[in-house]
Amino acid sequence: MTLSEEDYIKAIYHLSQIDNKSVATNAIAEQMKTKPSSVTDMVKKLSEKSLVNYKKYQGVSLSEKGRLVALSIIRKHRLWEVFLVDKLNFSWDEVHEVAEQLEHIKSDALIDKLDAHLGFPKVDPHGDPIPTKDGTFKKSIKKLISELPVLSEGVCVGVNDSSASFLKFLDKNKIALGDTFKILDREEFDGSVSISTRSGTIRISEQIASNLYLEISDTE
Amino acid sequence: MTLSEEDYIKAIYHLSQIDNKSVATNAIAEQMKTKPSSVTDMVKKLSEKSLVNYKKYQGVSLSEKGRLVALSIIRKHRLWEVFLVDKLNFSWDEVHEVAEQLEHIKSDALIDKLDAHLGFPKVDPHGDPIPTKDGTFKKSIKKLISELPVLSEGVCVGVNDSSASFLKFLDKNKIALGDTFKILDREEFDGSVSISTRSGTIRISEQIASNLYLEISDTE
DNA sequence: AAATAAATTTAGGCAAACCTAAAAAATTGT
DNA sequence: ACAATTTTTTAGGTTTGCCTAAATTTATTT
Ligand SMILES: [Mn+2]
Ligand SMILES: [Mn+2]
Ligand SMILES: [Mn+2]
Ligand SMILES: [Mn+2]
Repeated sequence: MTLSEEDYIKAIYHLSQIDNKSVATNAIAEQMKTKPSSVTDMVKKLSEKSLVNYKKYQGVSLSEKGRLVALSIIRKHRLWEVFLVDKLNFSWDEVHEVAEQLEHIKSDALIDKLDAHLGFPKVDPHGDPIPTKDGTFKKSIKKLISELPVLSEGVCVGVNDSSASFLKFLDKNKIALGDTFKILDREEFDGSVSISTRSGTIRISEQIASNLYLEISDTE
Repeated sequence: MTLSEEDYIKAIYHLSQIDNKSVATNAIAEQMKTKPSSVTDMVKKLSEKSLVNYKKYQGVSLSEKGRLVALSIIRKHRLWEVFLVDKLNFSWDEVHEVAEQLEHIKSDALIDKLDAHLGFPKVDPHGDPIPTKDGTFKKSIKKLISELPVLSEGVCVGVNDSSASFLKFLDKNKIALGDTFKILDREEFDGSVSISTRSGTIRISEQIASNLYLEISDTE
Protein backbone atom coordinates (compact mmCIF):
# COMPACT_ATOMS: atom_id res chain seq x y z
CA MET A 1 0.00 0.00 0.00
CA THR A 2 1.23 3.47 -0.85
CA LEU A 3 1.35 6.33 1.65
CA SER A 4 -1.47 8.05 -0.18
CA GLU A 5 -3.71 4.98 -0.21
CA GLU A 6 -3.14 4.59 3.52
CA ASP A 7 -4.11 8.19 4.23
CA TYR A 8 -7.29 7.82 2.16
CA ILE A 9 -8.26 4.63 4.02
CA LYS A 10 -7.69 6.38 7.33
CA ALA A 11 -9.73 9.43 6.23
CA ILE A 12 -12.61 7.21 5.12
CA TYR A 13 -12.47 5.37 8.44
CA HIS A 14 -12.60 8.58 10.48
CA LEU A 15 -15.41 10.07 8.38
CA SER A 16 -17.49 6.91 8.64
CA GLN A 17 -17.18 7.02 12.43
CA ILE A 18 -19.06 10.34 12.58
CA ASP A 19 -22.35 8.84 11.47
CA ASN A 20 -22.74 5.33 10.16
CA LYS A 21 -23.56 6.19 6.58
CA SER A 22 -21.37 5.79 3.53
CA VAL A 23 -18.87 8.59 3.08
CA ALA A 24 -19.34 11.31 0.44
CA THR A 25 -16.72 12.10 -2.16
CA ASN A 26 -16.71 15.79 -1.21
CA ALA A 27 -16.19 14.96 2.47
CA ILE A 28 -13.12 12.89 1.62
CA ALA A 29 -11.82 15.64 -0.66
CA GLU A 30 -12.13 18.18 2.15
CA GLN A 31 -10.42 15.92 4.69
CA MET A 32 -7.59 15.03 2.29
CA LYS A 33 -7.28 18.57 0.98
CA THR A 34 -7.60 17.47 -2.63
CA LYS A 35 -10.24 17.85 -5.31
CA PRO A 36 -13.31 15.60 -5.61
CA SER A 37 -12.10 14.32 -8.97
CA SER A 38 -8.90 13.07 -7.37
CA VAL A 39 -10.96 11.30 -4.75
CA THR A 40 -12.98 9.54 -7.42
CA ASP A 41 -9.76 8.29 -9.02
CA MET A 42 -8.44 6.95 -5.73
CA VAL A 43 -11.73 5.44 -4.61
CA LYS A 44 -11.87 3.47 -7.85
CA LYS A 45 -8.41 2.13 -7.19
CA LEU A 46 -9.21 1.19 -3.59
CA SER A 47 -12.36 -0.48 -4.83
CA GLU A 48 -10.35 -2.59 -7.32
CA LYS A 49 -8.24 -3.73 -4.38
CA SER A 50 -11.38 -4.60 -2.38
CA LEU A 51 -10.50 -2.15 0.36
CA VAL A 52 -13.75 -0.19 -0.05
CA ASN A 53 -17.29 -0.77 -1.25
CA TYR A 54 -18.11 1.71 -3.94
CA LYS A 55 -20.96 2.32 -6.32
CA LYS A 56 -20.95 5.37 -8.53
CA TYR A 57 -22.70 8.35 -6.97
CA GLN A 58 -23.50 6.29 -3.86
CA GLY A 59 -20.56 7.17 -1.65
CA VAL A 60 -18.00 4.77 -0.23
CA SER A 61 -17.53 2.58 2.85
CA LEU A 62 -14.65 0.46 4.06
CA SER A 63 -14.70 -3.28 3.45
CA GLU A 64 -13.70 -5.52 6.35
CA LYS A 65 -10.23 -5.74 4.80
CA GLY A 66 -10.15 -1.93 4.56
CA ARG A 67 -11.27 -1.54 8.16
CA LEU A 68 -8.37 -3.70 9.36
CA VAL A 69 -5.92 -1.65 7.31
CA ALA A 70 -7.35 1.54 8.83
CA LEU A 71 -7.03 0.20 12.36
CA SER A 72 -3.45 -0.90 11.80
CA ILE A 73 -2.49 2.58 10.60
CA ILE A 74 -4.33 4.21 13.50
CA ARG A 75 -2.53 1.83 15.85
CA LYS A 76 0.81 2.93 14.47
CA HIS A 77 -0.13 6.60 14.55
CA ARG A 78 -1.18 6.48 18.18
CA LEU A 79 1.75 4.37 19.36
CA TRP A 80 4.15 6.84 17.76
CA GLU A 81 2.28 9.70 19.47
CA VAL A 82 2.80 7.99 22.82
CA PHE A 83 6.47 7.58 22.01
CA LEU A 84 6.87 11.23 21.08
CA VAL A 85 5.20 12.47 24.26
CA ASP A 86 6.41 9.90 26.80
CA LYS A 87 9.95 9.30 25.55
CA LEU A 88 10.94 12.37 23.57
CA ASN A 89 9.10 14.97 25.69
CA PHE A 90 7.05 16.47 22.93
CA SER A 91 3.91 18.21 24.17
CA TRP A 92 0.62 16.68 23.07
CA ASP A 93 -0.13 19.49 20.63
CA GLU A 94 3.10 18.98 18.68
CA VAL A 95 2.92 15.31 17.81
CA HIS A 96 0.29 14.99 15.15
CA GLU A 97 2.26 16.06 12.09
CA VAL A 98 5.21 13.83 12.84
CA ALA A 99 2.98 10.85 13.69
CA GLU A 100 1.27 11.43 10.36
CA GLN A 101 4.60 10.53 8.73
CA LEU A 102 5.74 7.82 11.13
CA GLU A 103 2.50 5.86 10.77
CA HIS A 104 3.60 4.85 7.25
CA ILE A 105 6.86 3.14 8.22
CA LYS A 106 6.66 -0.49 7.12
CA SER A 107 7.86 -3.00 9.68
CA ASP A 108 5.79 -5.32 11.82
CA ALA A 109 8.72 -6.00 14.13
CA LEU A 110 9.18 -2.27 14.66
CA ILE A 111 5.66 -1.65 15.83
CA ASP A 112 5.64 -4.70 18.13
CA LYS A 113 8.89 -3.65 19.75
CA LEU A 114 7.74 -0.06 20.04
CA ASP A 115 4.54 -1.23 21.73
CA ALA A 116 6.60 -3.23 24.25
CA HIS A 117 9.05 -0.36 24.81
CA LEU A 118 6.11 1.90 25.68
CA GLY A 119 4.63 -0.65 28.08
CA PHE A 120 1.65 -1.61 25.90
CA PRO A 121 -0.25 1.66 26.28
CA LYS A 122 -4.05 1.57 25.90
CA VAL A 123 -4.61 5.19 24.89
CA ASP A 124 -2.69 7.89 23.05
CA PRO A 125 -1.83 11.35 24.46
CA HIS A 126 -5.21 12.68 23.33
CA GLY A 127 -7.13 9.97 25.16
CA ASP A 128 -7.91 7.99 22.01
CA PRO A 129 -7.79 4.19 22.35
CA ILE A 130 -4.98 2.28 20.62
CA PRO A 131 -6.28 -0.65 18.54
CA THR A 132 -4.64 -4.01 19.24
CA LYS A 133 -2.64 -5.90 16.65
CA ASP A 134 -5.67 -7.95 15.61
CA GLY A 135 -7.79 -4.83 15.10
CA THR A 136 -9.99 -4.94 18.15
CA PHE A 137 -10.35 -2.00 20.48
CA LYS A 138 -12.62 -0.78 23.13
CA LYS A 139 -14.52 2.34 22.44
CA SER A 140 -14.88 3.75 25.90
CA ILE A 141 -18.33 5.00 26.91
CA LYS A 142 -17.36 8.60 26.72
CA LYS A 143 -19.61 11.58 26.10
CA LEU A 144 -19.00 15.21 25.17
CA ILE A 145 -19.55 17.62 28.06
CA SER A 146 -22.01 19.48 25.86
CA GLU A 147 -24.13 16.32 25.66
CA LEU A 148 -24.16 15.48 29.37
CA PRO A 149 -26.84 16.64 31.83
CA VAL A 150 -26.11 18.96 34.72
CA LEU A 151 -24.63 17.24 37.79
CA SER A 152 -22.84 14.57 35.71
CA GLU A 153 -19.41 13.73 37.01
CA GLY A 154 -16.54 12.01 35.24
CA VAL A 155 -12.95 11.81 34.21
CA CYS A 156 -11.77 13.83 31.25
CA VAL A 157 -10.55 11.16 28.81
CA GLY A 158 -10.32 12.73 25.41
CA VAL A 159 -10.64 15.61 23.01
CA ASN A 160 -12.74 15.93 19.90
CA ASP A 161 -10.66 18.61 18.25
CA SER A 162 -6.95 17.87 18.59
CA SER A 163 -5.69 21.00 16.86
CA ALA A 164 -2.64 22.58 18.44
CA SER A 165 -4.61 25.72 19.30
CA PHE A 166 -7.25 23.82 21.28
CA LEU A 167 -4.67 21.69 23.10
CA LYS A 168 -2.67 24.79 23.99
CA PHE A 169 -5.87 26.38 25.33
CA LEU A 170 -6.42 23.37 27.59
CA ASP A 171 -2.86 23.52 28.90
CA LYS A 172 -3.20 27.23 29.61
CA ASN A 173 -6.42 26.62 31.52
CA LYS A 174 -4.97 23.68 33.42
CA ILE A 175 -7.34 21.17 31.93
CA ALA A 176 -5.66 17.79 31.44
CA LEU A 177 -6.69 14.25 30.60
CA GLY A 178 -7.26 12.33 33.82
CA ASP A 179 -8.82 15.28 35.65
CA THR A 180 -12.19 14.71 37.34
CA PHE A 181 -14.92 17.21 36.47
CA LYS A 182 -18.43 17.81 37.71
CA ILE A 183 -20.94 19.74 35.62
CA LEU A 184 -22.46 22.27 38.02
CA ASP A 185 -24.69 24.26 35.75
CA ARG A 186 -25.50 25.01 32.11
CA GLU A 187 -26.49 28.45 30.84
CA GLU A 188 -29.54 28.28 28.55
CA PHE A 189 -28.56 31.43 26.75
CA ASP A 190 -25.20 30.43 25.24
CA GLY A 191 -24.72 26.78 26.24
CA SER A 192 -21.73 27.63 28.41
CA VAL A 193 -21.11 25.26 31.29
CA SER A 194 -19.77 25.69 34.78
CA ILE A 195 -17.60 22.81 35.94
CA SER A 196 -15.78 22.08 39.17
CA THR A 197 -12.23 20.80 39.02
CA ARG A 198 -9.55 20.04 41.58
CA SER A 199 -8.31 23.59 41.35
CA GLY A 200 -11.68 25.32 41.56
CA THR A 201 -14.71 26.14 39.49
CA ILE A 202 -14.43 27.39 35.92
CA ARG A 203 -16.86 28.31 33.17
CA ILE A 204 -16.28 26.97 29.68
CA SER A 205 -17.98 27.98 26.44
CA GLU A 206 -20.24 25.68 24.48
CA GLN A 207 -17.47 25.35 21.90
CA ILE A 208 -15.06 24.00 24.49
CA ALA A 209 -17.74 21.77 26.02
CA SER A 210 -18.40 20.19 22.66
CA ASN A 211 -14.75 19.22 22.29
CA LEU A 212 -14.07 17.54 25.62
CA TYR A 213 -15.03 13.97 26.44
CA LEU A 214 -15.83 12.72 29.94
CA GLU A 215 -15.95 9.08 30.95
CA ILE A 216 -18.91 9.15 33.27
CA SER A 217 -18.51 7.43 36.59
CA ASP A 218 -22.08 6.55 37.61
CA THR A 219 -23.50 9.65 39.23
CA GLU A 220 -25.54 7.69 41.83
CA MET B 1 13.28 17.14 -1.06
CA THR B 2 11.58 13.92 -2.06
CA LEU B 3 12.49 10.55 -0.61
CA SER B 4 14.00 9.54 -3.93
CA GLU B 5 16.15 12.65 -4.23
CA GLU B 6 17.42 12.05 -0.70
CA ASP B 7 18.38 8.46 -1.46
CA TYR B 8 20.24 9.56 -4.61
CA ILE B 9 22.16 12.22 -2.69
CA LYS B 10 23.11 9.66 -0.07
CA ALA B 11 24.20 7.16 -2.72
CA ILE B 12 26.36 9.76 -4.46
CA TYR B 13 27.91 10.70 -1.12
CA HIS B 14 28.80 7.11 -0.29
CA LEU B 15 30.18 6.38 -3.74
CA SER B 16 32.34 9.49 -3.70
CA GLN B 17 33.85 8.38 -0.38
CA ILE B 18 35.34 5.29 -1.98
CA ASP B 19 37.82 7.24 -4.07
CA ASN B 20 37.73 10.99 -4.47
CA LYS B 21 36.74 11.12 -8.11
CA SER B 22 33.40 12.13 -9.55
CA VAL B 23 30.82 9.38 -9.49
CA ALA B 24 29.81 7.45 -12.63
CA THR B 25 26.23 7.16 -13.80
CA ASN B 26 26.45 3.37 -13.92
CA ALA B 27 27.77 3.21 -10.36
CA ILE B 28 24.80 5.19 -9.10
CA ALA B 29 22.43 3.03 -11.11
CA GLU B 30 23.86 -0.11 -9.53
CA GLN B 31 23.69 1.31 -6.01
CA MET B 32 20.13 2.56 -6.47
CA LYS B 33 19.00 -0.53 -8.32
CA THR B 34 17.68 1.46 -11.24
CA LYS B 35 18.72 1.94 -14.87
CA PRO B 36 21.39 4.42 -16.00
CA SER B 37 18.81 6.39 -17.96
CA SER B 38 16.83 6.99 -14.77
CA VAL B 39 19.99 8.18 -13.08
CA THR B 40 20.62 10.69 -15.84
CA ASP B 41 17.10 12.08 -15.34
CA MET B 42 17.57 12.45 -11.60
CA VAL B 43 21.09 13.85 -11.82
CA LYS B 44 19.82 16.58 -14.13
CA LYS B 45 17.16 17.46 -11.62
CA LEU B 46 19.62 17.52 -8.71
CA SER B 47 21.90 19.67 -10.82
CA GLU B 48 19.09 22.20 -11.42
CA LYS B 49 18.69 22.39 -7.66
CA SER B 50 22.45 22.98 -7.23
CA LEU B 51 22.83 19.86 -5.12
CA VAL B 52 25.36 18.28 -7.49
CA ASN B 53 27.94 19.37 -10.01
CA TYR B 54 27.25 17.72 -13.31
CA LYS B 55 28.58 17.95 -16.80
CA LYS B 56 27.37 15.56 -19.46
CA TYR B 57 29.48 12.42 -19.73
CA GLN B 58 31.76 13.70 -16.95
CA GLY B 59 30.16 12.08 -13.91
CA VAL B 60 28.72 13.82 -10.91
CA SER B 61 29.89 15.14 -7.52
CA LEU B 62 28.06 16.69 -4.59
CA SER B 63 28.05 20.46 -4.19
CA GLU B 64 28.65 21.84 -0.72
CA LYS B 65 24.89 22.17 -0.33
CA GLY B 66 24.48 18.55 -1.45
CA ARG B 67 27.14 17.36 0.97
CA LEU B 68 25.28 18.95 3.88
CA VAL B 69 22.05 17.32 2.79
CA ALA B 70 23.82 13.96 2.59
CA LEU B 71 25.27 14.33 6.06
CA SER B 72 21.93 15.30 7.55
CA ILE B 73 20.31 12.18 6.10
CA ILE B 74 23.19 10.01 7.29
CA ARG B 75 22.86 11.60 10.73
CA LYS B 76 19.19 10.66 10.85
CA HIS B 77 19.84 7.17 9.54
CA ARG B 78 22.47 6.45 12.18
CA LEU B 79 20.57 8.00 15.08
CA TRP B 80 17.55 5.85 14.23
CA GLU B 81 19.83 2.81 14.09
CA VAL B 82 21.04 3.58 17.60
CA PHE B 83 17.45 3.96 18.75
CA LEU B 84 16.43 0.63 17.23
CA VAL B 85 19.31 -1.24 18.83
CA ASP B 86 19.59 0.54 22.19
CA LYS B 87 15.93 1.20 22.95
CA LEU B 88 13.94 -1.34 20.96
CA ASN B 89 16.37 -4.26 21.26
CA PHE B 90 16.82 -4.90 17.59
CA SER B 91 20.04 -6.68 16.74
CA TRP B 92 22.51 -4.75 14.64
CA ASP B 93 21.89 -6.80 11.54
CA GLU B 94 18.15 -6.03 11.51
CA VAL B 95 18.13 -2.25 11.58
CA HIS B 96 19.23 -1.13 8.17
CA GLU B 97 15.99 -1.53 6.23
CA VAL B 98 13.87 0.26 8.81
CA ALA B 99 16.42 3.08 9.24
CA GLU B 100 16.34 3.44 5.45
CA GLN B 101 12.69 4.51 5.86
CA LEU B 102 12.99 6.45 9.12
CA GLU B 103 15.80 8.65 7.77
CA HIS B 104 13.23 10.41 5.56
CA ILE B 105 10.91 11.62 8.33
CA LYS B 106 10.81 15.43 8.21
CA SER B 107 11.10 17.15 11.57
CA ASP B 108 14.08 18.98 12.99
CA ALA B 109 12.62 18.88 16.50
CA LEU B 110 12.25 15.11 16.22
CA ILE B 111 15.86 14.44 15.42
CA ASP B 112 17.14 16.82 18.10
CA LYS B 113 14.97 15.21 20.75
CA LEU B 114 15.90 11.73 19.56
CA ASP B 115 19.58 12.65 19.80
CA ALA B 116 19.06 13.83 23.39
CA HIS B 117 16.98 10.75 24.28
CA LEU B 118 19.85 8.54 23.10
CA GLY B 119 22.43 10.51 25.08
CA PHE B 120 24.10 12.17 22.06
CA PRO B 121 25.76 9.03 20.69
CA LYS B 122 28.92 9.44 18.62
CA VAL B 123 28.72 6.24 16.59
CA ASP B 124 26.00 3.98 15.25
CA PRO B 125 25.68 0.24 15.99
CA HIS B 126 28.07 -0.56 13.13
CA GLY B 127 30.75 1.74 14.47
CA ASP B 128 30.11 4.47 11.92
CA PRO B 129 30.39 8.04 13.20
CA ILE B 130 27.23 10.15 13.51
CA PRO B 131 27.58 13.58 11.87
CA THR B 132 26.67 16.54 14.07
CA LYS B 133 23.81 18.89 13.29
CA ASP B 134 26.10 21.32 11.48
CA GLY B 135 27.54 18.58 9.29
CA THR B 136 30.93 18.07 10.85
CA PHE B 137 32.14 14.69 11.93
CA LYS B 138 35.28 12.98 12.84
CA LYS B 139 36.46 10.26 10.61
CA SER B 140 38.27 8.06 13.06
CA ILE B 141 41.70 6.82 12.03
CA LYS B 142 40.51 3.33 11.42
CA LYS B 143 42.04 0.75 9.11
CA LEU B 144 40.86 -2.55 7.68
CA ILE B 145 42.53 -5.57 9.28
CA SER B 146 43.58 -6.65 5.79
CA GLU B 147 45.56 -3.40 5.44
CA LEU B 148 47.34 -3.52 8.79
CA PRO B 149 50.78 -5.07 9.35
CA VAL B 150 51.34 -8.08 11.53
CA LEU B 151 51.57 -7.29 15.27
CA SER B 152 49.18 -4.30 15.02
CA GLU B 153 46.82 -4.07 17.91
CA GLY B 154 43.56 -2.15 18.19
CA VAL B 155 39.90 -1.93 19.02
CA CYS B 156 37.37 -3.21 16.53
CA VAL B 157 35.32 -0.11 15.71
CA GLY B 158 33.45 -0.77 12.53
CA VAL B 159 32.42 -2.95 9.63
CA ASN B 160 32.81 -2.34 5.93
CA ASP B 161 30.05 -4.68 4.83
CA SER B 162 26.98 -4.27 7.01
CA SER B 163 24.87 -6.95 5.36
CA ALA B 164 22.82 -9.05 7.73
CA SER B 165 24.77 -12.18 6.76
CA PHE B 166 28.13 -10.67 7.66
CA LEU B 167 26.86 -9.23 10.95
CA LYS B 168 25.31 -12.58 11.87
CA PHE B 169 28.64 -14.25 11.11
CA LEU B 170 30.37 -11.87 13.53
CA ASP B 171 27.83 -12.56 16.27
CA LYS B 172 28.22 -16.30 15.80
CA ASN B 173 32.00 -15.99 16.05
CA LYS B 174 31.78 -13.72 19.08
CA ILE B 175 33.32 -10.76 17.33
CA ALA B 176 31.82 -7.49 18.55
CA LEU B 177 32.58 -3.80 18.25
CA GLY B 178 34.70 -2.70 21.20
CA ASP B 179 36.72 -5.91 21.31
CA THR B 180 40.50 -5.56 21.31
CA PHE B 181 42.36 -7.58 18.69
CA LYS B 182 46.02 -8.23 17.94
CA ILE B 183 47.15 -9.40 14.52
CA LEU B 184 49.45 -12.33 15.20
CA ASP B 185 50.24 -13.55 11.75
CA ARG B 186 49.22 -13.29 8.10
CA GLU B 187 49.31 -16.23 5.71
CA GLU B 188 50.95 -15.30 2.39
CA PHE B 189 49.05 -17.95 0.51
CA ASP B 190 45.45 -16.83 1.04
CA GLY B 191 45.74 -13.62 3.04
CA SER B 192 44.03 -15.16 6.05
CA VAL B 193 44.95 -13.65 9.37
CA SER B 194 45.38 -15.03 12.85
CA ILE B 195 44.17 -12.68 15.58
CA SER B 196 44.10 -12.91 19.33
CA THR B 197 40.96 -11.88 21.16
CA ARG B 198 39.82 -11.94 24.79
CA SER B 199 38.41 -15.41 24.27
CA GLY B 200 41.40 -16.90 22.47
CA THR B 201 43.07 -16.98 19.08
CA ILE B 202 41.09 -17.32 15.85
CA ARG B 203 41.89 -17.35 12.17
CA ILE B 204 39.86 -15.22 9.80
CA SER B 205 39.78 -15.28 6.02
CA GLU B 206 41.01 -12.40 3.90
CA GLN B 207 37.38 -11.65 3.06
CA ILE B 208 36.53 -11.15 6.73
CA ALA B 209 39.74 -9.18 7.35
CA SER B 210 38.85 -6.77 4.57
CA ASN B 211 35.52 -5.99 6.18
CA LEU B 212 36.56 -5.24 9.77
CA TYR B 213 38.01 -1.93 10.92
CA LEU B 214 40.41 -1.55 13.82
CA GLU B 215 41.23 1.71 15.55
CA ILE B 216 44.91 1.26 16.13
CA SER B 217 46.21 2.05 19.55
CA ASP B 218 49.89 2.84 18.98
CA THR B 219 51.75 -0.44 19.04
CA GLU B 220 54.79 0.96 20.79
C1' DA C 1 -43.02 18.16 -12.37
C1' DA C 2 -39.83 21.21 -13.87
C1' DA C 3 -36.16 24.10 -12.96
C1' DT C 4 -32.26 25.00 -10.37
C1' DA C 5 -28.50 23.79 -7.54
C1' DA C 6 -25.22 20.66 -5.68
C1' DA C 7 -22.52 16.56 -5.87
C1' DT C 8 -20.06 13.43 -8.56
C1' DT C 9 -17.83 11.57 -12.46
C1' DT C 10 -15.40 11.83 -16.94
C1' DA C 11 -12.03 13.65 -20.10
C1' DG C 12 -7.78 15.31 -20.90
C1' DG C 13 -3.28 17.01 -18.87
C1' DC C 14 0.85 17.46 -15.85
C1' DA C 15 5.00 16.20 -12.92
C1' DA C 16 7.75 12.62 -10.67
C1' DA C 17 10.18 8.56 -11.12
C1' DC C 18 10.71 4.86 -13.43
C1' DC C 19 11.30 1.92 -18.00
C1' DT C 20 13.18 0.15 -23.04
C1' DA C 21 15.39 1.01 -27.28
C1' DA C 22 18.21 3.79 -30.02
C1' DA C 23 21.74 7.36 -30.61
C1' DA C 24 25.92 9.61 -29.24
C1' DA C 25 30.22 10.11 -26.81
C1' DA C 26 34.17 8.23 -24.51
C1' DT C 27 37.28 4.56 -23.82
C1' DT C 28 39.94 0.57 -25.14
C1' DG C 29 42.39 -2.72 -28.08
C1' DT C 30 45.06 -3.57 -32.06
C1' DA D 1 44.66 5.70 -36.00
C1' DC D 2 40.56 3.57 -36.14
C1' DA D 3 37.42 -0.17 -35.09
C1' DA D 4 35.10 -2.29 -31.32
C1' DT D 5 33.32 -1.94 -26.87
C1' DT D 6 31.51 0.41 -23.01
C1' DT D 7 29.33 4.29 -20.96
C1' DT D 8 26.09 7.75 -21.08
C1' DT D 9 22.39 10.31 -22.92
C1' DT D 10 18.11 11.00 -25.57
C1' DA D 11 13.55 9.81 -27.17
C1' DG D 12 9.39 8.09 -26.25
C1' DG D 13 6.29 5.38 -22.80
C1' DT D 14 4.14 3.98 -18.30
C1' DT D 15 2.08 4.54 -13.60
C1' DT D 16 0.73 7.22 -9.61
C1' DG D 17 -1.47 11.00 -7.78
C1' DC D 18 -2.82 15.17 -8.65
C1' DC D 19 -5.25 19.12 -11.48
C1' DT D 20 -9.15 21.93 -14.39
C1' DA D 21 -13.11 22.04 -17.15
C1' DA D 22 -17.03 19.88 -18.83
C1' DA D 23 -20.61 16.44 -18.55
C1' DT D 24 -23.68 13.75 -15.86
C1' DT D 25 -26.39 12.33 -11.98
C1' DT D 26 -28.82 13.31 -7.74
C1' DA D 27 -31.07 16.47 -4.55
C1' DT D 28 -33.67 20.59 -3.57
C1' DT D 29 -36.82 24.26 -4.73
C1' DT D 30 -40.59 26.34 -6.57
MN1 LIG E 1 -0.18 9.94 7.14
MN1 LIG F 1 -3.89 11.28 18.76
MN1 LIG G 1 16.21 5.79 2.41
MN1 LIG H 1 24.86 1.85 10.22
